[in-house]
Amino acid sequence: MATGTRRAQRRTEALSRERIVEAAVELLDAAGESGLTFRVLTERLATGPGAIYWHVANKGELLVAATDAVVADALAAESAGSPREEVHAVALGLFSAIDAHPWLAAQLLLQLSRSPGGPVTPRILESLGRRVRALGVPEEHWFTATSVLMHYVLGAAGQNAANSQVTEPDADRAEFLAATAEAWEALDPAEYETTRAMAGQMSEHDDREQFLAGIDLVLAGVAALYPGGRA
Amino acid sequence: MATGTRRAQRRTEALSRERIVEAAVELLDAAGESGLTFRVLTERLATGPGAIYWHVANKGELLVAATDAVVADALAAESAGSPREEVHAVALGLFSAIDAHPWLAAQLLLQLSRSPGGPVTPRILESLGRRVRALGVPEEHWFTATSVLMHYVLGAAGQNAANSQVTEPDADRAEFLAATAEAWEALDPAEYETTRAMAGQMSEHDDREQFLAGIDLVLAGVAALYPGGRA
DNA sequence: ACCTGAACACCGTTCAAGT
DNA sequence: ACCTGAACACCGTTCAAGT
Repeated sequence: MATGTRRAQRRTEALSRERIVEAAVELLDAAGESGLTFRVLTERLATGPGAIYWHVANKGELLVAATDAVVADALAAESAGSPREEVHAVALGLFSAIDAHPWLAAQLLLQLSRSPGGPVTPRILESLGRRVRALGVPEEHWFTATSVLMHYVLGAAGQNAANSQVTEPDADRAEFLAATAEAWEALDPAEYETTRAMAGQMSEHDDREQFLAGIDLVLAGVAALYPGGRA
Repeated sequence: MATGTRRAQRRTEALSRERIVEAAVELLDAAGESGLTFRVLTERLATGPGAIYWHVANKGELLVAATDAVVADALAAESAGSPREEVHAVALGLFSAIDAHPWLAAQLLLQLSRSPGGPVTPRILESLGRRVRALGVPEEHWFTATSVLMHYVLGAAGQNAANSQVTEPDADRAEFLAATAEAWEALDPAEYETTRAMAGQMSEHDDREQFLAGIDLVLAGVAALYPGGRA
Protein backbone atom coordinates (compact mmCIF):
# COMPACT_ATOMS: atom_id res chain seq x y z
CA MET A 1 0.00 0.00 0.00
CA ALA A 2 1.31 3.42 -0.88
CA THR A 3 0.38 5.33 2.28
CA GLY A 4 1.56 3.83 5.51
CA THR A 5 -0.80 5.19 8.15
CA ARG A 6 -1.67 2.43 10.59
CA ARG A 7 -2.40 4.22 13.84
CA ALA A 8 -4.96 2.55 16.06
CA GLN A 9 -8.48 3.22 14.89
CA ARG A 10 -10.52 5.76 16.81
CA ARG A 11 -14.25 6.00 16.35
CA THR A 12 -14.11 9.28 14.41
CA GLU A 13 -13.27 9.13 10.67
CA ALA A 14 -16.14 7.60 8.70
CA LEU A 15 -15.90 4.00 7.55
CA SER A 16 -15.20 3.52 3.87
CA ARG A 17 -14.34 0.69 1.51
CA GLU A 18 -10.82 2.05 1.34
CA ARG A 19 -10.34 2.01 5.10
CA ILE A 20 -11.69 -1.52 5.27
CA VAL A 21 -9.36 -2.76 2.56
CA GLU A 22 -6.42 -1.02 4.21
CA ALA A 23 -7.19 -2.69 7.52
CA ALA A 24 -7.61 -6.04 5.79
CA VAL A 25 -4.13 -5.76 4.27
CA GLU A 26 -2.69 -4.93 7.67
CA LEU A 27 -4.30 -7.96 9.25
CA LEU A 28 -3.15 -10.21 6.44
CA ASP A 29 0.39 -8.89 6.72
CA ALA A 30 0.40 -9.39 10.46
CA ALA A 31 -1.03 -12.88 10.69
CA GLY A 32 -1.53 -14.41 7.25
CA GLU A 33 -4.76 -15.43 5.64
CA SER A 34 -6.20 -16.95 8.78
CA GLY A 35 -5.59 -13.61 10.51
CA LEU A 36 -8.25 -11.88 8.45
CA THR A 37 -11.52 -12.40 10.26
CA PHE A 38 -14.67 -10.34 10.39
CA ARG A 39 -14.48 -10.38 14.19
CA VAL A 40 -11.03 -8.87 14.43
CA LEU A 41 -11.68 -6.59 11.46
CA THR A 42 -14.80 -5.40 13.23
CA GLU A 43 -12.83 -4.80 16.41
CA ARG A 44 -9.99 -3.03 14.62
CA LEU A 45 -12.44 -0.69 12.87
CA ALA A 46 -14.58 -0.30 15.98
CA THR A 47 -17.85 -1.28 14.26
CA GLY A 48 -20.15 -4.22 13.76
CA PRO A 49 -20.12 -6.75 10.94
CA GLY A 50 -23.15 -5.11 9.32
CA ALA A 51 -21.16 -1.93 8.73
CA ILE A 52 -18.52 -3.85 6.80
CA TYR A 53 -21.11 -5.68 4.77
CA TRP A 54 -22.54 -2.33 3.76
CA HIS A 55 -19.30 -1.51 1.93
CA VAL A 56 -18.20 -4.98 0.83
CA ALA A 57 -20.30 -7.86 -0.49
CA ASN A 58 -18.46 -10.68 1.28
CA LYS A 59 -15.07 -11.95 2.36
CA GLY A 60 -14.11 -13.03 -1.13
CA GLU A 61 -14.63 -9.57 -2.50
CA LEU A 62 -12.57 -8.15 0.33
CA LEU A 63 -9.72 -10.53 -0.47
CA VAL A 64 -9.88 -9.56 -4.13
CA ALA A 65 -9.80 -5.87 -3.25
CA ALA A 66 -6.86 -6.33 -0.87
CA THR A 67 -4.94 -8.32 -3.47
CA ASP A 68 -5.67 -5.81 -6.18
CA ALA A 69 -4.55 -2.89 -4.01
CA VAL A 70 -1.19 -4.47 -3.26
CA VAL A 71 -0.59 -5.56 -6.84
CA ALA A 72 -1.51 -2.16 -8.23
CA ASP A 73 1.02 -0.63 -5.88
CA ALA A 74 3.70 -3.13 -6.89
CA LEU A 75 3.19 -2.48 -10.59
CA ALA A 76 2.95 1.30 -10.27
CA ALA A 77 6.66 2.03 -10.61
CA GLU A 78 7.58 3.08 -14.14
CA SER A 79 10.69 1.56 -15.60
CA ALA A 80 12.66 2.42 -18.70
CA GLY A 81 15.20 0.20 -20.37
CA SER A 82 15.43 -2.61 -22.85
CA PRO A 83 12.38 -4.89 -22.97
CA ARG A 84 14.41 -7.54 -21.18
CA GLU A 85 15.31 -5.11 -18.40
CA GLU A 86 11.70 -4.03 -18.11
CA VAL A 87 10.48 -7.60 -17.86
CA HIS A 88 13.02 -8.14 -15.11
CA ALA A 89 11.81 -5.01 -13.32
CA VAL A 90 8.14 -6.03 -13.45
CA ALA A 91 8.96 -9.57 -12.37
CA LEU A 92 11.10 -8.37 -9.48
CA GLY A 93 8.37 -5.91 -8.47
CA LEU A 94 5.92 -8.80 -8.10
CA PHE A 95 8.58 -10.93 -6.44
CA SER A 96 9.21 -8.25 -3.84
CA ALA A 97 5.53 -7.65 -3.22
CA ILE A 98 4.99 -11.34 -2.59
CA ASP A 99 8.03 -11.39 -0.37
CA ALA A 100 6.66 -8.49 1.69
CA HIS A 101 3.09 -9.86 1.76
CA PRO A 102 3.44 -13.63 1.87
CA TRP A 103 -0.34 -14.18 1.79
CA LEU A 104 -0.33 -12.56 -1.64
CA ALA A 105 1.04 -15.57 -3.49
CA ALA A 106 -1.83 -17.91 -2.68
CA GLN A 107 -4.38 -15.18 -3.37
CA LEU A 108 -2.88 -14.39 -6.75
CA LEU A 109 -2.74 -18.00 -7.82
CA LEU A 110 -6.26 -18.60 -6.59
CA GLN A 111 -7.75 -15.53 -8.19
CA LEU A 112 -5.88 -16.16 -11.40
CA SER A 113 -7.44 -19.56 -11.73
CA ARG A 114 -10.81 -18.84 -10.20
CA SER A 115 -11.79 -15.46 -11.55
CA PRO A 116 -9.68 -14.39 -14.51
CA GLY A 117 -12.37 -11.82 -15.15
CA GLY A 118 -11.49 -10.05 -11.90
CA PRO A 119 -9.29 -6.96 -11.68
CA VAL A 120 -6.06 -8.73 -10.76
CA THR A 121 -5.39 -10.93 -13.77
CA PRO A 122 -5.71 -8.15 -16.37
CA ARG A 123 -3.41 -5.93 -14.36
CA ILE A 124 -0.57 -8.43 -14.41
CA LEU A 125 -1.30 -9.57 -17.95
CA GLU A 126 -1.15 -6.00 -19.21
CA SER A 127 2.04 -5.15 -17.42
CA LEU A 128 3.88 -8.18 -18.75
CA GLY A 129 2.07 -8.17 -22.11
CA ARG A 130 3.33 -4.72 -23.04
CA ARG A 131 6.91 -5.82 -22.59
CA VAL A 132 6.27 -8.99 -24.56
CA ARG A 133 5.04 -6.80 -27.42
CA ALA A 134 8.14 -4.70 -27.14
CA LEU A 135 10.22 -7.84 -27.56
CA GLY A 136 8.90 -8.12 -31.09
CA VAL A 137 6.66 -11.15 -30.57
CA PRO A 138 4.02 -11.37 -33.32
CA GLU A 139 0.49 -10.61 -32.13
CA GLU A 140 -0.83 -14.16 -32.45
CA HIS A 141 1.68 -15.27 -29.86
CA TRP A 142 1.36 -12.50 -27.28
CA PHE A 143 -0.94 -14.54 -25.12
CA THR A 144 1.24 -17.65 -25.13
CA ALA A 145 4.41 -15.78 -24.27
CA THR A 146 2.76 -13.60 -21.64
CA SER A 147 1.03 -16.59 -20.03
CA VAL A 148 4.24 -18.52 -19.65
CA LEU A 149 5.92 -15.51 -18.12
CA MET A 150 3.06 -14.78 -15.73
CA HIS A 151 2.62 -18.32 -14.47
CA TYR A 152 6.32 -18.68 -13.85
CA VAL A 153 6.61 -15.34 -12.07
CA LEU A 154 3.73 -16.02 -9.72
CA GLY A 155 4.56 -19.65 -9.11
CA ALA A 156 8.24 -19.12 -8.44
CA ALA A 157 7.71 -16.03 -6.31
CA GLY A 158 5.09 -17.92 -4.33
CA GLN A 159 7.48 -20.78 -3.74
CA ASN A 160 10.07 -18.31 -2.55
CA ALA A 161 7.61 -16.67 -0.17
CA ALA A 162 6.92 -20.06 1.37
CA ASN A 163 10.61 -20.36 2.07
CA SER A 164 10.74 -17.04 3.89
CA GLN A 165 7.68 -17.58 6.08
CA VAL A 166 5.68 -20.44 7.56
CA THR A 167 6.92 -23.47 9.48
CA GLU A 168 8.74 -22.91 12.72
CA PRO A 169 8.23 -19.38 14.00
CA ASP A 170 11.84 -18.28 14.27
CA ALA A 171 13.31 -20.23 11.41
CA ASP A 172 15.58 -18.38 9.03
CA ARG A 173 14.76 -18.53 5.38
CA ALA A 174 18.09 -20.23 4.87
CA GLU A 175 17.14 -22.74 7.51
CA PHE A 176 13.82 -23.50 5.87
CA LEU A 177 15.40 -23.76 2.45
CA ALA A 178 17.88 -26.15 3.89
CA ALA A 179 15.07 -28.12 5.49
CA THR A 180 13.28 -28.44 2.16
CA ALA A 181 16.50 -29.46 0.46
CA GLU A 182 17.04 -31.99 3.23
CA ALA A 183 13.55 -33.39 2.82
CA TRP A 184 14.21 -33.88 -0.86
CA GLU A 185 17.58 -35.44 -0.27
CA ALA A 186 15.98 -37.91 2.11
CA LEU A 187 13.73 -39.28 -0.64
CA ASP A 188 14.10 -42.78 -2.02
CA PRO A 189 17.15 -42.66 -4.32
CA ALA A 190 15.59 -45.09 -6.76
CA GLU A 191 12.39 -43.15 -7.26
CA TYR A 192 13.59 -39.58 -6.75
CA GLU A 193 17.05 -39.51 -8.23
CA THR A 194 16.57 -36.25 -10.15
CA THR A 195 14.80 -34.39 -7.35
CA ARG A 196 17.61 -35.30 -5.00
CA ALA A 197 20.12 -33.95 -7.47
CA MET A 198 18.12 -30.70 -7.75
CA ALA A 199 17.96 -30.21 -4.00
CA GLY A 200 21.45 -28.78 -3.79
CA GLN A 201 20.83 -26.60 -6.83
CA MET A 202 17.83 -25.01 -5.16
CA SER A 203 19.40 -24.00 -1.89
CA GLU A 204 22.78 -22.88 -3.19
CA HIS A 205 21.83 -19.84 -5.19
CA ASP A 206 20.62 -16.36 -4.40
CA ASP A 207 16.83 -16.22 -4.54
CA ARG A 208 16.51 -13.37 -6.98
CA GLU A 209 19.27 -14.61 -9.21
CA GLN A 210 17.65 -18.01 -9.39
CA PHE A 211 14.30 -16.38 -10.08
CA LEU A 212 15.67 -14.25 -12.92
CA ALA A 213 17.40 -17.27 -14.44
CA GLY A 214 13.93 -18.69 -15.06
CA ILE A 215 12.77 -15.44 -16.64
CA ASP A 216 15.77 -15.48 -18.95
CA LEU A 217 15.00 -19.04 -19.93
CA VAL A 218 11.56 -17.94 -21.08
CA LEU A 219 13.00 -14.92 -22.87
CA ALA A 220 15.48 -17.18 -24.65
CA GLY A 221 12.53 -19.20 -25.89
CA VAL A 222 10.83 -16.06 -27.11
CA ALA A 223 13.97 -14.95 -28.91
CA ALA A 224 14.44 -18.35 -30.50
CA LEU A 225 10.88 -18.66 -31.75
CA TYR A 226 10.42 -15.05 -32.84
CA PRO A 227 13.78 -13.80 -34.01
CA GLY A 228 14.23 -10.22 -35.13
CA GLY A 229 12.91 -8.64 -31.97
CA ARG A 230 15.22 -6.53 -29.85
CA ALA A 231 15.68 -7.62 -26.27
CA MET B 1 -8.15 -42.68 -8.64
CA ALA B 2 -7.41 -45.99 -10.23
CA THR B 3 -10.24 -48.06 -8.76
CA GLY B 4 -13.71 -46.70 -9.23
CA THR B 5 -15.80 -48.31 -6.50
CA ARG B 6 -18.14 -45.71 -5.04
CA ARG B 7 -21.10 -47.72 -3.78
CA ALA B 8 -22.88 -46.24 -0.81
CA GLN B 9 -21.02 -47.00 2.39
CA ARG B 10 -22.42 -49.73 4.62
CA ARG B 11 -21.27 -50.08 8.19
CA THR B 12 -19.26 -53.25 7.48
CA GLU B 13 -15.75 -52.88 6.00
CA ALA B 14 -13.37 -51.35 8.49
CA LEU B 15 -12.41 -47.71 8.22
CA SER B 16 -8.95 -47.00 6.88
CA ARG B 17 -6.90 -44.05 5.76
CA GLU B 18 -7.32 -45.24 2.19
CA ARG B 19 -11.10 -45.37 2.40
CA ILE B 20 -11.18 -41.91 3.95
CA VAL B 21 -8.97 -40.44 1.23
CA GLU B 22 -11.06 -42.13 -1.43
CA ALA B 23 -14.25 -40.66 0.00
CA ALA B 24 -12.61 -37.24 0.27
CA VAL B 25 -11.72 -37.28 -3.43
CA GLU B 26 -15.29 -38.23 -4.28
CA LEU B 27 -16.68 -35.35 -2.25
CA LEU B 28 -14.20 -32.90 -3.78
CA ASP B 29 -15.08 -34.09 -7.27
CA ALA B 30 -18.77 -33.78 -6.59
CA ALA B 31 -18.90 -30.38 -4.95
CA GLY B 32 -15.51 -28.71 -5.00
CA GLU B 33 -13.37 -27.76 -2.05
CA SER B 34 -16.28 -26.46 0.00
CA GLY B 35 -17.95 -29.83 -0.48
CA LEU B 36 -15.36 -31.57 1.69
CA THR B 37 -16.56 -31.30 5.24
CA PHE B 38 -16.02 -33.50 8.25
CA ARG B 39 -19.81 -33.63 8.76
CA VAL B 40 -20.60 -35.02 5.33
CA LEU B 41 -17.48 -37.17 5.31
CA THR B 42 -18.60 -38.57 8.64
CA GLU B 43 -22.04 -39.24 7.24
CA ARG B 44 -20.72 -40.80 4.06
CA LEU B 45 -18.47 -43.14 6.01
CA ALA B 46 -21.11 -43.81 8.68
CA THR B 47 -18.88 -42.87 11.60
CA GLY B 48 -18.09 -40.02 13.94
CA PRO B 49 -15.41 -37.35 13.53
CA GLY B 50 -13.21 -39.02 16.11
CA ALA B 51 -12.85 -42.09 13.90
CA ILE B 52 -11.54 -39.96 11.04
CA TYR B 53 -9.12 -38.15 13.33
CA TRP B 54 -7.75 -41.48 14.37
CA HIS B 55 -6.50 -42.07 10.81
CA VAL B 56 -5.77 -38.51 9.73
CA ALA B 57 -4.21 -35.66 11.70
CA ASN B 58 -6.39 -32.84 10.36
CA LYS B 59 -8.13 -31.49 7.29
CA GLY B 60 -4.91 -30.17 5.78
CA GLU B 61 -3.33 -33.60 5.86
CA LEU B 62 -6.43 -35.08 4.28
CA LEU B 63 -6.25 -32.54 1.46
CA VAL B 64 -2.58 -33.32 0.91
CA ALA B 65 -3.31 -37.05 0.81
CA ALA B 66 -6.19 -36.58 -1.63
CA THR B 67 -4.05 -34.39 -3.87
CA ASP B 68 -1.16 -36.79 -3.79
CA ALA B 69 -3.37 -39.76 -4.63
CA VAL B 70 -4.80 -38.08 -7.71
CA VAL B 71 -1.42 -36.78 -8.88
CA ALA B 72 0.26 -40.16 -8.41
CA ASP B 73 -2.45 -41.67 -10.56
CA ALA B 74 -2.04 -39.02 -13.24
CA LEU B 75 1.72 -39.51 -13.45
CA ALA B 76 1.61 -43.30 -13.33
CA ALA B 77 1.31 -43.84 -17.08
CA GLU B 78 4.65 -44.67 -18.67
CA SER B 79 5.46 -42.96 -21.92
CA ALA B 80 8.18 -43.55 -24.45
CA GLY B 81 9.28 -41.15 -27.11
CA SER B 82 11.55 -38.20 -27.65
CA PRO B 83 12.12 -36.07 -24.54
CA ARG B 84 9.87 -33.42 -26.07
CA GLU B 85 7.08 -35.95 -26.59
CA GLU B 86 7.49 -37.19 -23.06
CA VAL B 87 7.31 -33.70 -21.62
CA HIS B 88 4.13 -33.20 -23.61
CA ALA B 89 2.73 -36.46 -22.25
CA VAL B 90 3.48 -35.60 -18.63
CA ALA B 91 2.10 -32.08 -19.04
CA LEU B 92 -1.06 -33.34 -20.70
CA GLY B 93 -1.46 -35.95 -17.98
CA LEU B 94 -1.50 -33.23 -15.34
CA PHE B 95 -3.68 -31.06 -17.54
CA SER B 96 -6.25 -33.84 -17.85
CA ALA B 97 -6.17 -34.62 -14.14
CA ILE B 98 -6.84 -31.00 -13.30
CA ASP B 99 -9.57 -30.93 -15.90
CA ALA B 100 -11.22 -33.99 -14.34
CA HIS B 101 -10.71 -32.79 -10.75
CA PRO B 102 -11.03 -29.00 -10.87
CA TRP B 103 -10.31 -28.61 -7.15
CA LEU B 104 -6.87 -30.05 -7.86
CA ALA B 105 -5.42 -26.89 -9.37
CA ALA B 106 -5.81 -24.73 -6.29
CA GLN B 107 -4.53 -27.52 -4.05
CA LEU B 108 -1.45 -28.07 -6.16
CA LEU B 109 -0.57 -24.40 -6.30
CA LEU B 110 -1.17 -24.02 -2.59
CA GLN B 111 0.79 -27.07 -1.57
CA LEU B 112 3.59 -26.18 -3.95
CA SER B 113 4.04 -22.84 -2.29
CA ARG B 114 3.17 -23.80 1.26
CA SER B 115 4.82 -27.14 1.78
CA PRO B 116 7.39 -27.96 -0.89
CA GLY B 117 8.61 -30.61 1.51
CA GLY B 118 5.32 -32.52 1.13
CA PRO B 119 4.85 -35.51 -1.13
CA VAL B 120 3.28 -33.66 -4.05
CA THR B 121 6.04 -31.29 -5.14
CA PRO B 122 8.76 -33.93 -5.44
CA ARG B 123 6.46 -36.17 -7.44
CA ILE B 124 5.89 -33.53 -10.10
CA LEU B 125 9.45 -32.25 -9.97
CA GLU B 126 10.82 -35.73 -10.53
CA SER B 127 8.52 -36.55 -13.39
CA LEU B 128 9.37 -33.36 -15.28
CA GLY B 129 12.98 -33.26 -14.11
CA ARG B 130 13.83 -36.62 -15.67
CA ARG B 131 12.70 -35.39 -19.05
CA VAL B 132 14.61 -32.16 -18.61
CA ARG B 133 17.74 -34.24 -18.02
CA ALA B 134 16.98 -36.22 -21.15
CA LEU B 135 16.89 -32.98 -23.09
CA GLY B 136 20.56 -32.56 -22.42
CA VAL B 137 20.35 -29.68 -19.96
CA PRO B 138 23.52 -29.43 -17.85
CA GLU B 139 23.02 -30.40 -14.22
CA GLU B 140 23.43 -26.89 -12.78
CA HIS B 141 20.36 -25.83 -14.73
CA TRP B 142 18.02 -28.72 -14.09
CA PHE B 143 16.25 -26.90 -11.34
CA THR B 144 15.71 -23.70 -13.32
CA ALA B 145 14.36 -25.47 -16.38
CA THR B 146 12.19 -27.85 -14.39
CA SER B 147 10.79 -25.04 -12.27
CA VAL B 148 9.74 -22.99 -15.25
CA LEU B 149 8.06 -26.00 -16.78
CA MET B 150 6.29 -26.97 -13.58
CA HIS B 151 4.96 -23.52 -12.74
CA TYR B 152 3.67 -23.04 -16.26
CA VAL B 153 2.01 -26.44 -16.40
CA LEU B 154 0.20 -26.02 -13.10
CA GLY B 155 -0.72 -22.38 -13.63
CA ALA B 156 -2.01 -22.79 -17.15
CA ALA B 157 -3.88 -26.01 -16.41
CA GLY B 158 -5.44 -24.33 -13.40
CA GLN B 159 -6.56 -21.41 -15.47
CA ASN B 160 -8.09 -23.82 -17.92
CA ALA B 161 -9.93 -25.69 -15.20
CA ALA B 162 -11.47 -22.42 -14.06
CA ASN B 163 -12.85 -22.04 -17.54
CA SER B 164 -14.52 -25.41 -17.52
CA GLN B 165 -16.12 -25.12 -14.09
CA VAL B 166 -17.33 -22.43 -11.74
CA THR B 167 -19.64 -19.51 -12.41
CA GLU B 168 -23.11 -20.23 -13.72
CA PRO B 169 -24.02 -23.86 -13.17
CA ASP B 170 -24.94 -24.82 -16.74
CA ALA B 171 -22.50 -22.59 -18.59
CA ASP B 172 -20.48 -24.15 -21.36
CA ARG B 173 -16.74 -23.83 -21.15
CA ALA B 174 -16.93 -21.97 -24.45
CA GLU B 175 -19.46 -19.65 -22.91
CA PHE B 176 -17.30 -18.93 -19.90
CA LEU B 177 -14.21 -18.44 -22.02
CA ALA B 178 -16.19 -15.99 -24.10
CA ALA B 179 -17.33 -14.23 -20.94
CA THR B 180 -13.74 -13.82 -19.75
CA ALA B 181 -12.70 -12.58 -23.18
CA GLU B 182 -15.63 -10.18 -23.09
CA ALA B 183 -14.66 -8.90 -19.66
CA TRP B 184 -11.15 -8.21 -20.92
CA GLU B 185 -12.43 -6.54 -24.06
CA ALA B 186 -14.59 -4.27 -21.94
CA LEU B 187 -11.55 -2.86 -20.14
CA ASP B 188 -10.42 0.73 -20.59
CA PRO B 189 -8.70 0.83 -24.00
CA ALA B 190 -6.13 3.33 -22.78
CA GLU B 191 -4.98 1.28 -19.81
CA TYR B 192 -5.53 -2.25 -21.08
CA GLU B 193 -4.69 -2.11 -24.75
CA THR B 194 -2.57 -5.26 -24.77
CA THR B 195 -4.92 -7.33 -22.63
CA ARG B 196 -7.80 -6.43 -24.93
CA ALA B 197 -5.76 -7.56 -27.89
CA MET B 198 -4.97 -10.86 -26.16
CA ALA B 199 -8.61 -11.55 -25.36
CA GLY B 200 -9.38 -12.84 -28.83
CA GLN B 201 -6.20 -14.89 -28.85
CA MET B 202 -7.22 -16.69 -25.69
CA SER B 203 -10.69 -17.80 -26.72
CA GLU B 204 -9.98 -18.71 -30.33
CA HIS B 205 -7.71 -21.68 -29.91
CA ASP B 206 -8.10 -25.22 -28.75
CA ASP B 207 -7.28 -25.51 -25.05
CA ARG B 208 -4.68 -28.25 -25.30
CA GLU B 209 -3.05 -26.80 -28.36
CA GLN B 210 -2.73 -23.45 -26.62
CA PHE B 211 -1.38 -25.19 -23.54
CA LEU B 212 1.25 -27.10 -25.51
CA ALA B 213 2.31 -23.94 -27.31
CA GLY B 214 3.47 -22.63 -23.94
CA ILE B 215 5.39 -25.84 -23.26
CA ASP B 216 7.11 -25.57 -26.61
CA LEU B 217 8.07 -21.98 -25.85
CA VAL B 218 9.86 -23.17 -22.73
CA LEU B 219 11.49 -26.04 -24.63
CA ALA B 220 12.70 -23.59 -27.26
CA GLY B 221 14.36 -21.61 -24.49
CA VAL B 222 16.01 -24.77 -23.19
CA ALA B 223 17.25 -25.66 -26.66
CA ALA B 224 18.59 -22.15 -27.21
CA LEU B 225 20.44 -21.95 -23.92
CA TYR B 226 21.74 -25.51 -23.84
CA PRO B 227 22.33 -26.56 -27.43
CA GLY B 228 23.49 -30.03 -28.24
CA GLY B 229 20.67 -31.85 -26.48
CA ARG B 230 18.25 -33.96 -28.50
CA ALA B 231 14.59 -33.04 -28.29
C1' DA C 1 -27.60 6.33 3.46
C1' DC C 2 -25.11 4.25 6.82
C1' DC C 3 -24.41 1.71 11.05
C1' DT C 4 -25.52 -1.53 15.33
C1' DG C 5 -25.31 -5.99 17.37
C1' DA C 6 -27.78 -10.11 18.48
C1' DA C 7 -28.71 -14.29 16.21
C1' DC C 8 -28.17 -18.22 12.74
C1' DA C 9 -26.17 -22.01 10.54
C1' DC C 10 -22.05 -24.07 10.04
C1' DC C 11 -17.24 -25.25 10.62
C1' DG C 12 -12.74 -28.06 12.36
C1' DT C 13 -11.27 -30.19 16.38
C1' DT C 14 -11.16 -32.36 21.12
C1' DC C 15 -11.86 -35.78 24.47
C1' DA C 16 -13.95 -38.69 27.96
C1' DA C 17 -16.02 -42.80 27.35
C1' DG C 18 -16.85 -47.14 25.28
C1' DT C 19 -15.43 -51.78 22.87
C1' DA D 1 -6.17 -50.38 18.86
C1' DC D 2 -10.02 -48.34 17.12
C1' DC D 3 -14.37 -45.97 17.33
C1' DT D 4 -18.49 -43.00 19.36
C1' DG D 5 -20.71 -38.64 19.74
C1' DA D 6 -21.50 -34.69 22.60
C1' DA D 7 -19.28 -30.45 23.32
C1' DC D 8 -16.16 -26.33 22.38
C1' DA D 9 -14.54 -22.34 20.18
C1' DC D 10 -14.91 -20.07 16.16
C1' DC D 11 -16.40 -18.75 11.59
C1' DG D 12 -19.05 -15.84 7.66
C1' DT D 13 -23.36 -13.84 7.06
C1' DT D 14 -28.13 -11.93 7.92
C1' DC D 15 -31.44 -8.73 9.37
C1' DA D 16 -34.57 -6.07 12.22
C1' DA D 17 -33.76 -2.03 14.34
C1' DG D 18 -31.75 2.35 14.99
C1' DT D 19 -29.90 7.16 13.36
